[in-house]
Amino acid sequence: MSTGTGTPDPTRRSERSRQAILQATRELVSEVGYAKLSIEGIAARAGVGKQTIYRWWRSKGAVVFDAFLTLSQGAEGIALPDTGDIEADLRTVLRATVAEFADPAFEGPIRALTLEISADPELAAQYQEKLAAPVEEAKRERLRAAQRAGQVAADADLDLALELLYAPLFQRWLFRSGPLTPEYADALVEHTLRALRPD
Amino acid sequence: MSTGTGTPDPTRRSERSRQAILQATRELVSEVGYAKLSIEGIAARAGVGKQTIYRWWRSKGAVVFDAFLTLSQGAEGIALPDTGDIEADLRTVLRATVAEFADPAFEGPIRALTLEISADPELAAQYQEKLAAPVEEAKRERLRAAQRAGQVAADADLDLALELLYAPLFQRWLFRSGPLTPEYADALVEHTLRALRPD
Amino acid sequence: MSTGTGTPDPTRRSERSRQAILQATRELVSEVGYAKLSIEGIAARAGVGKQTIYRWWRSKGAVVFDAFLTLSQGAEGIALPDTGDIEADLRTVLRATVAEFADPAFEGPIRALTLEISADPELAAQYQEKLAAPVEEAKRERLRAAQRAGQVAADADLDLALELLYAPLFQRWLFRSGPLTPEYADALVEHTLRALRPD
Amino acid sequence: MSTGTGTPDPTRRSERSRQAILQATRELVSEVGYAKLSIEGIAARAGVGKQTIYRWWRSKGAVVFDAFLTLSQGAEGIALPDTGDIEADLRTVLRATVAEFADPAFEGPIRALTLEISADPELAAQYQEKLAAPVEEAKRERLRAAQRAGQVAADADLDLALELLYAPLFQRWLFRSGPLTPEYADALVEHTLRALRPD
DNA sequence: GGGTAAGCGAGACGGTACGTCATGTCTTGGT
DNA sequence: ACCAAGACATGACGTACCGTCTCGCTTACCC
Repeated sequence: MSTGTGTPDPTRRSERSRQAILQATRELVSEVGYAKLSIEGIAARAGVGKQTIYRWWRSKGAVVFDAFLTLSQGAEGIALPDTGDIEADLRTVLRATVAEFADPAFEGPIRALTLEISADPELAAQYQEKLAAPVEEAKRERLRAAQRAGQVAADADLDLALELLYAPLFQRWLFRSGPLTPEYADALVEHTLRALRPD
Repeated sequence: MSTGTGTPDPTRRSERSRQAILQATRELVSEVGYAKLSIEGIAARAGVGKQTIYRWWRSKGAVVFDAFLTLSQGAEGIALPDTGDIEADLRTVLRATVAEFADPAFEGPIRALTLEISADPELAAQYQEKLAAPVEEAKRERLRAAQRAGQVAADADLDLALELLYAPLFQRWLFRSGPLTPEYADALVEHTLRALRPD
Repeated sequence: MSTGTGTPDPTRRSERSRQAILQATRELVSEVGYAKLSIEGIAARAGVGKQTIYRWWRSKGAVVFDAFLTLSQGAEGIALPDTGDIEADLRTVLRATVAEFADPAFEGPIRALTLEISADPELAAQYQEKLAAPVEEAKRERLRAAQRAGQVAADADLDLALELLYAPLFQRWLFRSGPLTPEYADALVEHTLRALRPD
Repeated sequence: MSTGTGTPDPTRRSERSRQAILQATRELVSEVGYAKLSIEGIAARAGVGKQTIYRWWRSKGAVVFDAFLTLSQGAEGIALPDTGDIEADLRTVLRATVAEFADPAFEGPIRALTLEISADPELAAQYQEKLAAPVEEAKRERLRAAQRAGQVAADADLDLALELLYAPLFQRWLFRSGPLTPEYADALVEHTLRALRPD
C-alpha cells in the first residue's frame, strides 16, 4: 500500500543507473568544473533520464556529494600511525594531507564538495556523519594515546586540538592565501603540540 | 575613432546607476540568497539595463564582491585595543569576531562573499589586498607589541599565529561544525598564546 | 508457451478494470477536457496499472472512443417518428438534435470524439459501423416511407439528403459559426425537402 | 515607459525570426503531421529560441494557424466567376473545391487548421474574420447576382445556402465518410439551387 | 551651440538548463 | 496469466537567465 508521500521505493531502484550517474558526475566535475556541471549533462552522459536523478536526489549538490562520498567510503576502522612519537606521527599525517591538497586532481572535486557542504546544512550533517566522523575519531584516538604517554596534557580539548592542526591548512587551501609546504605542516604540528604540552 | 577594445570610458560612468546596482545586489542577496541571485534580477531591481552591469563587471561574483566591499570600505588605519595584556586584548577581539559571525544578518552576505572568493582567484587577490590586508596588519601589529613586551616569543611566525587564532573559528562557522561561543574564543586565545610563549 | 505475438487473451480480461477505466475516462474528459486527458491520469483515477490500458487499447483516442461508445450502445433497432407528415417529423427530429448539441454537458465528450474520429481513420470506421450506421439507417428508412407516400422524389439520393439535413447543423456546432435554434432546424428541413420534392 | 503588462513591443519584433518560424512550422506540419509537431521542433528548425515563439504566440495552435493564414493572405477582393449561368458557375467553383480537398498536400495542413479552430474559439473568430469572411462574401455576392437575375428566390437565406453547398462537402472530407467527386459537387449544386428556386 | 559619440533604459534575440509531466516499455510481487 | 504499482529512458513542456545585440534617449565634450 502506498504511503501517498511520493517517496520512491528504494527496493526498485536500478543500481545500474545509480552507478552510471555517480560515475558521470565524477567525470564531469573533473572535466568542466562544478560551476558548469548540470543535471542535464549528467543524465546525458550517464544515459539516464533526468527524472531518475530527480527521483533519488534533492539537488545537484546532493548528487555531487554522493558521487564523492561513495568514492571514499569503506574507510572504516582507519587508524593513524603510532610509533610512540606523537610529533613525528602527526608530521607524517599532516604532510600527507598537505600533499593531498596540492594534488590538482583533487582540486575540482574537493572544492565542489566544500561549496556544497557550506551551502547546505543537511549535506553538511551527512558529510560529518559519514565521512568526517570516522577520520576524526582516528585522529582523536592517536591523541588520546599521546595523552596516556604523557606527551599531551591529560585535560586537553582534543576537538580543539584537531582544529588547530587542520583549520589553518584548510583555510590556506580554500583561499589560496599561502603556500602549502611540508615545512608548513611541521610548523602546525609543532605549535599545536606546544599548546597542548602538559605543564 | 574607437579603439575597438570595447573598454568603457570610466569618466562617463553613471554613479547613480552604480550605486543602484550595488544597493539592489545587497538587498537581493539578503532576500533570496546568493544562489538565486541573478543579473537579470539585479538590473530589474536597480532600474538599470543589463548591459550596464555587463559593461562594468566581469561576473555576478564581481558585482556581489563590490557590493560588500564598498560597504566595508573606509576601514583604513584601524588598530586593535592595546591594554598591555595581550591575552585580554585578544579575548576582546576574538569574542567580537565570534559575535559578528553569530549575527544572522551577516550570514548571507558573508557566505556569498566566501564562496565567490574561493571560486575566483582574481577576486581573492582583490579581497586580500583591499579588505583583509589592513585588518591583518593591525592584528600583526598588536602581536608585535606583545613580542616587544616579552609576552610572545620574539621569533614567532605571526602569520601562522593569526591562522591559529582565526582559522578554527572560521571553519566552525563555514561548516557549522561546532558552537561559536565566547568560551571558544577564549580557548583559542589561550592555546595560541601558549604555542607562542617565549621559552 | 507463449506465441510471442503479445496478443492478450480476452477471456482473462478483468471486466472490473475495464469498467473503471471507461468510467474514469468519461469523468476526466468532462473535468479537464480532452486535450489535458492523459493515460497516466486515467490509470490513477481508475486505480489501474498503466499497462492494463496499453494492453487493451491502441491509443488514448481508442479509450475515449470506447468510453463514449459504450455509453450510447444498446441503441439498436431505433426508429424515427412517423406521423405521415415528413416535414413535421423531420422538424421534430432536427429540433431534438439541435437541443442535444446545445447541451453544454455534451460539448466536451462529443468534441473529443469528433477530433478522435477525424484524426484516426480506423476509429472513424468503427464509429461509422457501430454508432452512426444504425441511426442513419433509421433516418433513411423514414425518408423511404416519405418516398412511398410521394412526399419525396422516388429517385432522390437519400444519403445526400441526410447530409443536407445534418452537415450544416454539425458544421455550425463544430466551428461555432452560427446560432443553433429551432428555427434553424426548421429552415434546414424546409430547404432540404424542397430540394427533394417530386417534380 | 513600460506598461508593466509584459506585452512585448511589436516594433522590436524580428521579421526574420517570424518568417523562419512560420516557414519551419509549415514544413514540419507537412513532414511529421500536426500531432507530432512541437514548439521545440519548430524552434530548432527555425534556428530560433523557444522564448521567441512563446513571446509572440499563445500556443502551438496559434503558430500553426498563423503559418497557414499568412500563406493564404492577400486574398482580398476576390470574385467568383459570373457567366450569367449560376448553376454552371457554382459547379465550377464546387468542383474546384472538391479538387482542392482531394489534394494530399492540403490534407495535413488543413486538418491541423481545422482541429485548431474547432478547439479554440479565439482562433475560430480570427479565422472567420481574416480568412473565411472575404471568401464567403464573394460567394454571397455571386448568389445576390443570381437573385437579381431571377435564378434564385429574392428572399432566400444566402448564409444557409452557402451551408447547404459546402457543409456536406466539408463533412465528407473531415470524416472520410464518402467519395469527393465532381459528380458529388454537381449534385450539391443541383439540390441547393432547387431548394432556393423562386416559386 | 551644434554635432557626435559615449553611456544609458529597455528589451528582443539565440541559447542552455531548469524542474515537471506524460509517453510507452519493463520488472516485481501479489492473486 | 493478468493485474496494480511504479521505475525507467525519452522527449516536450513552459520558465528563468545567460550574455549579446539593437533601439531611441540623454548627456557630455569638441570643434
